[in-house]
Amino acid sequence: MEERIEKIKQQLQSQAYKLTHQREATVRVLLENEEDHLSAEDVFMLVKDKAPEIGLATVYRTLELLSELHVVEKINFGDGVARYDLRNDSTHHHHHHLICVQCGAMDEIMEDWLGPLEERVEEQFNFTVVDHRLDFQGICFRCNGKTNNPI
Amino acid sequence: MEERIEKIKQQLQSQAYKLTHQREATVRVLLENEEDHLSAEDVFMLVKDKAPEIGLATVYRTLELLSELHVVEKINFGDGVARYDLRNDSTHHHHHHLICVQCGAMDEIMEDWLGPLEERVEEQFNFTVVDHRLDFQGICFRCNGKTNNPI
DNA sequence: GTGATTGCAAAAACTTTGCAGATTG
DNA sequence: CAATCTGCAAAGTTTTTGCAATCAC
Repeated sequence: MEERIEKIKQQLQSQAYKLTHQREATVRVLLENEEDHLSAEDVFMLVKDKAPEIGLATVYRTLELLSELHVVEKINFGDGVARYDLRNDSTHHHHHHLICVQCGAMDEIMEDWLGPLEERVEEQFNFTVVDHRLDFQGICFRCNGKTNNPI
Repeated sequence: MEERIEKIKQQLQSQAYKLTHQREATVRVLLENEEDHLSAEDVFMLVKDKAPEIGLATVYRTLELLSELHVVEKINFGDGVARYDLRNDSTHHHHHHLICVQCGAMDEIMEDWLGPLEERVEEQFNFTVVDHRLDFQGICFRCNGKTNNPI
């Protein structure tokens, strides 16, 4: 935990970015809520516990910066809000999403199934993959359990 | 072309939705620009040629409706604008995207590579897939051609 | 006819920007 | 110190909503 913060700090400093209280607090919130997909507003509310003076604009600016540094990934589920995921750089590419169209739940597949497809993209299209994203929409196991659902 | 319009008309009518001039014009625009990923604003501008009196709000409402009927798919490339793709229901699931992080180009893979993965999702997670989305981000063949790119 | 649908304008939701003052290295 | 960074408030974007008038069936 502390070592991950240290690493991100160094990443910032190596690019001559300053390490402000607000930035550190934001990074800590992201680390503490790694499994979630926080919106800027979510992050804002959580950061306020650690740095009550912070403004929403700063949160946006920090998330944008972390995104440029590839510390977080900005993702979008189509609900009109950007969400920010910490990049797990040990695996680099991480998980996929199962989004339930019935109850709105979002589960994750914590594996990367796309290795073979990435190779195929590189060969077939001469496209150098940097990142990917895979979401499935459908009916989750909970809703499937409740009733037979003829979409 | 006309037959596809006919089909969508029936789809609307079967759910007791009325077939207004504006809705038909919107559907025509979507059919005529099937390869593009139009935003609501794009659609609005194009529809105005056919139905000058239309308002932007109606375009949004129509696209939302078509989305519910699974006639179009609402997608989001993370640029803050929702885009709408006609669903090609012969294949049901259609294409994937190659988004170039260098030049911003967006190419498409006009095949569906996810059949096997969908089966896996259904079995392993008891998740009934209705739709999916797969995007790759990276360096496209054009940018790859110009220079060796160490991301 | 009657309920669904529309256009308009106003509001909402999310994000970005300008600027003076505070802070970091 | 100098340049970066922040908070605030204001502005920008995109999308949604309220409502009276209109339209499709």
